[in-house]
Amino acid sequence: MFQICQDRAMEKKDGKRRDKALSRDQVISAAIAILNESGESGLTFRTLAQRLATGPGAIYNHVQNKQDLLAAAADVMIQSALSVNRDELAPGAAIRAVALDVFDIIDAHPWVGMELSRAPWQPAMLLIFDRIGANLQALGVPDMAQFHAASTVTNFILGAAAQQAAAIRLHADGAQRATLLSAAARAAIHQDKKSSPFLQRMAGNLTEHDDREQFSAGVDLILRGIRG
Amino acid sequence: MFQICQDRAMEKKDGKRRDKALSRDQVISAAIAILNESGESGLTFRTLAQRLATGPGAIYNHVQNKQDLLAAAADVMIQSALSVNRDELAPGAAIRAVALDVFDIIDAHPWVGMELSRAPWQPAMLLIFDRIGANLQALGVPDMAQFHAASTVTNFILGAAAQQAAAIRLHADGAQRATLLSAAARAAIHQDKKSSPFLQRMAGNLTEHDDREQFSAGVDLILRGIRG
DNA sequence: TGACGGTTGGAATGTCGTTCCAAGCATTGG
DNA sequence: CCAATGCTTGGAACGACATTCCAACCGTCA
Repeated sequence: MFQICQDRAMEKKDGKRRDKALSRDQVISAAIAILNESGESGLTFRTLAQRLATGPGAIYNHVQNKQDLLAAAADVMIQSALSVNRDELAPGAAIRAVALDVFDIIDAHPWVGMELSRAPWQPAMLLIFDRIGANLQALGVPDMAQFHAASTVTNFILGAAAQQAAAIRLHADGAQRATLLSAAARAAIHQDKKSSPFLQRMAGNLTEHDDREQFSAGVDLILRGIRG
Repeated sequence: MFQICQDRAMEKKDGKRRDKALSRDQVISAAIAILNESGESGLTFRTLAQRLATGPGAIYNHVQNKQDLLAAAADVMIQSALSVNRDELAPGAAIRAVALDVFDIIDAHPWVGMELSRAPWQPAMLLIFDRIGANLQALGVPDMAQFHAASTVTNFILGAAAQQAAAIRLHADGAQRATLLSAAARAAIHQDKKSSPFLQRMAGNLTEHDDREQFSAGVDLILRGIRG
């Protein structure tokens, strides 16, 4: 299991060179620490080098480029989120649990959601897809329908991830975010009142809804469609 | 209606200054043209200035920053995609038509999908949300359930948009993309064979499936869940 | 006609990802 | 025990980018 090291890397001896060799895991772990503390804008090859007490060039010996680094970091987070054993649950409940595990880690660390939606082909996404699919089999969904069903749930999770990550990035405070969303809706409504009747009726829900509950309801809705 | 101008902006007289004033619409239109030709990486304040026959600084008089520009560009594209009248359709078919309209324009212009998932609070997203919701009302969905249902469909569209945009960006050629996806799946499978049984069973579907059909099936699945 | 507010657009700034390469260490062969 | 080789280090340099700055310029209105 990958262990995220929270403590700062070894201090550089005031001499010339690093005392111990760098490793890919150390680089990724330090990157995750920075991302969790300062968000995606805080992660720079310079800040990362500073935390690792080295220079920017050294990092490229263990990581291909920044995209590779971000993908690996997101993969670690998703794997950790899905490491909870859900085998004792019924298939439907297991799917909901997996989805909520992903939601929760993105809620806590928005950069994971941004990274997932930026590069959905990475192993993290495949892992989610596989977990969903395995439980669909247990749910008794016909073989042919399993692929469509798994894709649908995965796409929904991905969209919610992008939505949630973007919303949190706007404002950490929940109340302010709700205000912002409703303000955006109100602006759209005001722009031409006739062409957005649904937004007007939903103005209250837009300001007061709970994101996690909404997400859970969405999963249930799709599950109902899958069960036919 | 916003008209995308395909032709190049007026050539700068070899004298000193632009002959006619710039406008916000001209800037956005030129940005869309560049994005459609060269993708997101092709849009730079320098390339944009060159096409408009001006300097980078002048653009900032009509646009706040690059995010503002991208949001406005995506908004134009989505509005154009949803301008087709779907009133004659039954509510369920109308929802599917709206979703497929969005899918098609992202399929043709991947940068729209990237931008939507990067900033889902922008007017474009609200427009989609509103169109979906209006048809839910016509579908006879109870008031309370409409919000959850509309959010679910919108999140699914957003996730599929990110997925599709990323896939197309990998390789314009469809066959190569399928190869890449299956290669990624195969790599994940190979990494630990026991923990990805679903991916193994779905290997065939991963390589051969049609994205648009898969998307349409997902919408139908969710619609079935909504109808209860 | 003269002054003024807003527009223009070329230059400059600061930050970033990435590359380069001289200097160091470890490992291997003699 | 030593020298040669190959990989790692990390500071400096490069090129591209978004954004800011400001002097020259224009139309407008007094």
